[in-house]
Amino acid sequence: MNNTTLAKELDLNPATVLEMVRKLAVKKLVQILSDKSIRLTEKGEKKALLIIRKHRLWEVFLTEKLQYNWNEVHVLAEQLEHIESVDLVDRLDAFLKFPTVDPHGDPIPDKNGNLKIKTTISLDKALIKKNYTIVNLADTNDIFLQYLGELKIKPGIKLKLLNRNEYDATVSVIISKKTLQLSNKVAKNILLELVN
Amino acid sequence: MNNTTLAKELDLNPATVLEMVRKLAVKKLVQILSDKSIRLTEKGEKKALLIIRKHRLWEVFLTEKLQYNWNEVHVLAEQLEHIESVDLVDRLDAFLKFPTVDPHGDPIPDKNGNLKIKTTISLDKALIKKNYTIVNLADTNDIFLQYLGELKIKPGIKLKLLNRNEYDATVSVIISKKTLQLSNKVAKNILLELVN
DNA sequence: ATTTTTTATTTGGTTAACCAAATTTTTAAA
DNA sequence: TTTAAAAATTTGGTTAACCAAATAAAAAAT
Repeated sequence: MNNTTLAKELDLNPATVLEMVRKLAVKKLVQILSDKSIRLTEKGEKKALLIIRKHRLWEVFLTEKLQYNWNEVHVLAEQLEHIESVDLVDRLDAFLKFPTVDPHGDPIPDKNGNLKIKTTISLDKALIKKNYTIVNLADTNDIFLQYLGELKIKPGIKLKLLNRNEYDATVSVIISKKTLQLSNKVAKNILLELVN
Repeated sequence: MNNTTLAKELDLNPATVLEMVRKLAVKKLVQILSDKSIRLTEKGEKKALLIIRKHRLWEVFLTEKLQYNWNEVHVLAEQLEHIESVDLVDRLDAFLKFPTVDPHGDPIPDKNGNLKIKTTISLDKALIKKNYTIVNLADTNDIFLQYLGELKIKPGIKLKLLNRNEYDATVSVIISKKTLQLSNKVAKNILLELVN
């Protein structure tokens, strides 16, 4: 990761980013390598993971308890993740019955900042006639998520891949007993786990 | 309310408070009267009430859903009240089944910022042999709240006043079939509502 | 190996939120 | 009504988070 890219991503001036990165370096949260690229230290990574934990737990709360749509929760969770209290997060975790993934299917780090990543295949590369569970979505684009919402496609849902069109790589899948056609673009962004 | 008092309450320099108050005046949230005292405008009052609403709803959430003790929730709720989303608050309200009071017994304003205040009597002035419900506690001191916690005294609990000692105004009350002696100081801070 | 382009860094600002100390105004007391 | 005390205000700072423009350094292209 380099300064300019970061600046663009955060929509900040590179001078600002440089200043910030230096402060983070003083706090030993990031390391500035000899080629001037930036990376998290172990300490920084852990802190980041604990913030991700908060974020994702609040997302679960918002969807499961407050009936939010999974594509609406990100902005709110960005606010909630700033709440400073380890204890609160752990209680929230317990209240939500220790969920392992957020509403998008992304794994939730545990209280030590460890997260277990599932090995997934995207639907466009999945095997014909096999059963899968949707575990995640690779694109967070709103229109995409909304489209999936209409089709009732979300993490946790099971599907079977029927066939893949030779010409345009459109896939046919069975989801809750109905057959659906999904474009290759969509299929690429649906991540699956094989059902044993 | 005057500047110096406010400054002490907020633990800020009077110069800072003056600056802030002026900014709030520009936003028409406070009014600076001719004698230089400060008061909320209607707009300011409504905004304040909506923040109180958030604060108290989060307090209910923390105690009822995350099993926090009612004397631990204030600090956390102060953080949570900064979350900016009217919709979120309304959903939280619904999720909590539209509570009317917070864990301390203070009323929760509705979504328009209206709150209905109960007329209460403090236990030290209550009538002998009458049945009351505890609706609120006038002191937020930690030791006081902890003491009450040990005695299982909290808003919602019913009690009957048996008698008041002539000498030191200690009161005898029955709470869940047990007789308790409470000092005048304590009695003064327990607010009651007559049970019809 | 130069030149061009991209990236990093420095420099000199701004604004918001704060403060301490000095000064002015108001209020209360003598 | 003059004086003492308290409160309000002004003045001149600081720090943190930002920026734009200039310069330096590194990488890529010729």
